[in-house]
Amino acid sequence: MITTRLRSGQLAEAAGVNPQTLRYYERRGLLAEPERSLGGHRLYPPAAVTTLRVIKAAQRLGFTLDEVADLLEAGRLRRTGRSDPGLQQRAQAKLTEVEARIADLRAIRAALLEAVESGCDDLASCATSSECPLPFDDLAEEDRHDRPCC
Amino acid sequence: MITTRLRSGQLAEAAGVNPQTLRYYERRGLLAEPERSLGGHRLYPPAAVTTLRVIKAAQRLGFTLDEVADLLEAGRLRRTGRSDPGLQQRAQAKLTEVEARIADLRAIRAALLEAVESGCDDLASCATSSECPLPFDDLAEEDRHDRPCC
DNA sequence: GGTAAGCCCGTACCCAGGTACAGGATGCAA
DNA sequence: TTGCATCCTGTACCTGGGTACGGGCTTACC
Repeated sequence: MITTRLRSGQLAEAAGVNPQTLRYYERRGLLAEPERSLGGHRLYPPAAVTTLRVIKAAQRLGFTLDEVADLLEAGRLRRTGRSDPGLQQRAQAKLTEVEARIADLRAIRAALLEAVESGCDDLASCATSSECPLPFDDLAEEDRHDRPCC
Repeated sequence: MITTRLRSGQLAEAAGVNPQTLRYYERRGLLAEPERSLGGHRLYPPAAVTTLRVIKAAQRLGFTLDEVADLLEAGRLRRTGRSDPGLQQRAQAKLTEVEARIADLRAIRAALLEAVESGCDDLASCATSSECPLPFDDLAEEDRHDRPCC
């Protein structure tokens, strides 16, 4: 079993993050406190690269750092045999959120398209027109296809 | 012509924002400096409610406050006859951004779905499996449909 | 064993987009 | 005209996700 260890700079480099970010994640409970050299330098196992990629991926999945910390903790609990609602439910919840966000963006896209296609060129004037397609009150409620305004 | 004026609290109430936010927007150049009473209290024209709704809508359209300030300024220039790249081009640019973000979220949704359906229950373990469906490296590059892992 | 690169720690700072507070002045109704 | 709600100003603080700085110690290589 190879037990190479990475110094913080190497890990940061390998994972494509700022070295300071490692300490930050450690403080936030996202990254376990690693071994230390006799002189006090952090020595990370290579698996830490994976952990960092997981963190970055989870962030892209829309989880906040606190949520990611929870998810990682949940994984640890699960591996040690304790039960936990786990990733399943959280992923499901996040999925709902993501889908809402997509619907949101679709409405926004529709509004922008409408603004572009109808030649709307001034938000402030547009907003005062009763025929304005931009749903100022309830953007992202639902796609709407009214007539161009402005 | 009715020239009712709104006091800041009334405007904030009508627009559904914090009164402090009005001053903040004024500082940021989003809200024109309103008339003042003799005693120095702000007196807003009713149209300010619309402006605020425009600001909020534009934020939901994905514009930052600086961009919104630009858009409103562009509208003012246009109304006073000066030419300006205007809303058109910016909306088009923002449209491209929004579409990219939607594609992003779709990939994220696919990954979450996969995580839920495949019974993946531990991000950290999952990431070390070569069959993991979660695209840790390039999440949001493109939808991918590999086999479940974990 | 010298020297430079790298790392340690605590602390401060950055960005957006606000929100809160203190201490005083104003507005309005009874 | 009194009393209280509202508003004024400047300044400080907040969340989230980091990033930078300074002074000093460690590690690695020649």
